[in-house]
Amino acid sequence: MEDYERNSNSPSHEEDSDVRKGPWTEEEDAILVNFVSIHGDARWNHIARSSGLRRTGKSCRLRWLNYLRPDVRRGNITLEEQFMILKLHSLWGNRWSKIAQYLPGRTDNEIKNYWRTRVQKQAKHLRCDVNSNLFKETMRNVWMPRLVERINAQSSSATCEQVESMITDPGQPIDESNPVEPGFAPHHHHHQQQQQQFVPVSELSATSSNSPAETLSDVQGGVVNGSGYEPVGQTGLGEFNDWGCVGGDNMWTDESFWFLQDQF
DNA sequence: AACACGGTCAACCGCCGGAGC
DNA sequence: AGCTCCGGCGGTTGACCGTGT
Repeated sequence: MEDYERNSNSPSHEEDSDVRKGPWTEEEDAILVNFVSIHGDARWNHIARSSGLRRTGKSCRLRWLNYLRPDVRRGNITLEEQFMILKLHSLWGNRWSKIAQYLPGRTDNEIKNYWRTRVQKQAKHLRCDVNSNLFKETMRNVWMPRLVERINAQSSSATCEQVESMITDPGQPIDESNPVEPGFAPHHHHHQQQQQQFVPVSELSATSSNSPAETLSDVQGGVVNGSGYEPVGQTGLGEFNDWGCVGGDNMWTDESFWFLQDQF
């Protein structure tokens, strides 16, 4: 904000006072796209210097990754993507870039924004902390199964299979020593709206599952706990009354439940 | 019409770790 | 070993826009 000019971590080149900040212009975008097409998307400081853009390398990198990259996907987060975000966040927490690797074309920034503006809003509405076990369980036990139902309701059988493979879950965090190898290749030079390709969660880790596979039918008829889905009645609020108690108060008022139904 | 408010999202920041010298 | 540079990450900010009063 205020003291942009002198960052003690940065070398104090005399051009520092000349560095541009703020929104990018179309002209800057065009210059950056041109340079990246020639030099590749690495060596950002070199690109920033030699392109004549009065931007930092970091700023160039961010602009490219979040906006100019040809395979960046725009538009609303789909139900399937919502499911993936909830699922992967339950595994990894705020590892946005890692989560983004499994949502082709989506950026870590976009997922982070989605989480903060949509998911945290739900927590706020329920007056519980987004990082609380209560909220996490609510996501797993209520919202994710609901999402699957909605995905099924709107989908072809092929997509149902996709969803089923999505929730075939190792139940374990990814081995940090095992670099992520998303099962898709970037779709360069195809402007968005390519067929969405999800990476089955079963492929997330080479060190696979200790827990039983979770199938779509499991989800439809049950709730997830730490070790798998448990059967639960599907008919209504009354069935949920063991899930959302804070200090003896059941957070699942009719109002909040239907509010959430509308949101997801 | 003007203002307040809340949601969204692009772009920034500081921090950290790896590479190279 | 220690330093510098750079890229990547997660957290935060603020401009913008739509909606309500």
